[in-house]
Order: sequence, then structure tokens, then C-alpha cells
Amino acid sequence: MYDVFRKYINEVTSSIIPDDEFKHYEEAFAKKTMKKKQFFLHEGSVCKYAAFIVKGAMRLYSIDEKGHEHIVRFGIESWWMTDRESFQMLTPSRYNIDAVEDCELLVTTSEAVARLKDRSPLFLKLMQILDQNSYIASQHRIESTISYTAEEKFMQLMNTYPAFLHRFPQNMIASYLGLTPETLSRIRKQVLLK
Amino acid sequence: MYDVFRKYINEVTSSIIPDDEFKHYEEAFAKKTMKKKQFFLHEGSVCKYAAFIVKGAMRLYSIDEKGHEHIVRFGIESWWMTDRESFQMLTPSRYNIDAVEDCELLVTTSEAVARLKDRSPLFLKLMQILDQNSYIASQHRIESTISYTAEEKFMQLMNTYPAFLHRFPQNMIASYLGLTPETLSRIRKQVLLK
DNA sequence: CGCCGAGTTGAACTGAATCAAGAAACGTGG
DNA sequence: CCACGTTTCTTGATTCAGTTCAACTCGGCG
Repeated sequence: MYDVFRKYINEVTSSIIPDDEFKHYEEAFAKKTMKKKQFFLHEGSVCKYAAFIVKGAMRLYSIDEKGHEHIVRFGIESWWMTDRESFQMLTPSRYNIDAVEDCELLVTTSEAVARLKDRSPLFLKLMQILDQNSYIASQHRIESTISYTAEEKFMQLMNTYPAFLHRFPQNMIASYLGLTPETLSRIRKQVLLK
Repeated sequence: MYDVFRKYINEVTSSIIPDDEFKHYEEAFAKKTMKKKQFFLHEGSVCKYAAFIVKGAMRLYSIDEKGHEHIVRFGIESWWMTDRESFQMLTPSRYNIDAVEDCELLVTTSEAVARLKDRSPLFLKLMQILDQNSYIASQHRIESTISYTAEEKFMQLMNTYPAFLHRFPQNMIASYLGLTPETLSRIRKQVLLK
């Protein structure tokens, strides 16, 4: 598992991490497996852990007063999953995180992250790159949700994250796009026979 | 102008920046004023500068094929304004940025930012905090756009950024929320007489 | 084999967009 | 400092994209 992680770090930072430096990473991250539908975070509790997804698929979502789920983020291999706000501030989270498929994770805490940032400049760099990319991706998503029609949103998703379409059931894709499953089903039909 | 900036840095990082360290900031940031409606960034060009807003109000927006503007971000005093993606990667931007009011800015380049990060650990910390906060705010906005009705979105804005309502004309607020000006006008009427 | 969740399809409904016209507010130049 | 043109905001009537509700199909799992 750690070798996947190591390869990922080398790629993202365009560096080669030395053995002795990588030892700190192994200390900071613990292996964890999750079964499909198992919860990583429950609404109301503090998100003590952040996970690097080695294998599997997860989602982060809120539940409104009417009991409807709204998926804010998906995660698959080589993505991170945590409620950033709760993880850093140690405040209770408004979100749920659960496994959509069986998962293999590397999990860490915010203290371990802070320690690792001190010990490994490469990790600091990694975090900066991730933050920046996450922010940019969020901006794109915001633009898409305020600007586009249902069909355009779906097309955008197809282009940006085609893998999602095979990994997540349609009702979840619909929730992610802010649509009903029925609407997505109809749109998909239209789009596919073009 | 620089004293406002200095105070801001002290506040955000919960530190007191020494005189000699702050000298680097003065080198890295240049004063700039902008008249209302003047452009800071035109779609298609590289966003070479990032601005700290000392005074005034700005917006970042895209224009779709039908010529409609979609406001992705607002900025007022003590906010930063740039197209993060274009600024960092030096790629052509898909956005426009202009002044909604006359502005006083402190502007910098990505090289100057990189240099300052090396010279001032405090600035590095500042950037990390900003990235994180921006990301968290983006998540909230995404959640709100996919989960809420027009009225709920407006209420959320009223609670989160009440200052925006006085600073930006309603048609811009509408665009920011992904609504038409007409819809916002009607919703406002409803909400206010409750 | 049977059940259950996921996806599809149809019909009726509704929240928000569009189109259009007027009122109010704003700022610019004479 | 007023007058005129421009932009912003409101209001009404109509349309439409997407939701809701409901029934049915399909595929997988126990």
C-alpha cells in the first residue's frame, strides 16, 4: 500500500523521495480498510482523520431537513477524503463520509500532518499543491453549477471526470450534479443517442 | 496603504511581523488604483497579477456563449483577487476581473510571491491559511448551489456575507447566486416582508 | 427463486426563466 | 444644480426546464 502512496507523492511533487524521509510517512499514515457502506465520518462528530484512497471509492455528503442527500465530493484512487474544515479546526462536521465501494485507505490525523510538514519539505509542497488544485477544481464546479443547464452539467462531468460515471451509481451522480435521478436518466438517454 | 496590509497579516496569522521582515512585503507588492468598471483581467490573457484589496470592490466572472455573465467570486476590502489557476500556471484565463467600485490595491506577481514565501515564513503561513479558507468557503458554496432553492440561497448569502448586499447591485448578486435579476427581486420582496 | 435497490418512463405540476414594459435611482455634462 | 440619458430594479404574463409522484422493468444478491 505504501508504495502506491510513495509513487503518488513522487508524481505530484515531481521529485524522488529518499528512503529515510519516507519513513516519516509510514509513521504518520496508518492502513485502514473499509467495507462498502461503512461510515468514515458521521454528521455531528469531529473528522479526526484524513484518508488517502489507495483503492476504492467514497463520497462526502450532507443531508437536508427533508432527508435528501447532497453529494459535495467524490473520491476514488489517489484522491484524499476528509472534511477539511472539521479536520483542521476540530469542529463538529455537518457532513457524512462513507464508502461507496470496499476501500483500502491510508489515514492520518491533523497532528501527524503538522509534524510531517515540519519533517518533510516535500510533504509541505504536496499539501500546497493539493490545496491549490482543490481550490481551482472547486471554482470550476461553482462556475458550472451557476452557469449551466442540467445537460451541460452532465456533459462537463463526462469530460472532466469520466471515471465517475462507471464508479458511482446514477442516483449519486445526480445528487452530485444537483439533479433528480429521473432528470439524469432522461438527459443521459438524450445525450447518448446523439 | 501598507499599514492596512500589515495589520491584516498580523491578524490572520496571529503574529506580529517585524519591521525588517515587512520590508520584503513592500518590495513584493506595488500600489495600484483602479477606476470603477476598469478591467484587471480580460478573458484570454494570462492573469499575471494578484491583488490584495485595500479599498473598493471587484468581481471575477465568466461570459457564456449567449453573452451572459456568471459571477464566480466577489472581493471587497481585505480580500484577494486573482484567477488562481491562470496566476499560478501562467495559462490564459477564461475569466474577467473588473472593478465594481474605485479600488486601491496592492498587486504582486507569482515570482514575487514565491520569493516572499522563501523569505518570510509568516507569508508562507498566510498563504496556507488563505488556501484552506478559500477551499472551505468553496465547499460551502457548492453545497448551497446544489442543495438549496433560490430563496434559501439568498438567505444563506444574507447570513454569510451581508456586506455584499450593500456593495453590489442586485443583478450582480443574482448572477452570483445563479438566478435572474427578476427572480431575485421577487424573492427579496417576499423575504423582507416576513 | 424471490426480493429489493437501481434505473426507466410517463403524466402532471411548479419554481424559476424569459419576455416585455414601466418606474426609480444614478451620474454626467451643460 | 438641474435635465437628460443610462443603468438598475420592479412587476406582470407566459413559457419551460426540471421536479414530483407513480408505476413498471431489470439485474444482482441472499
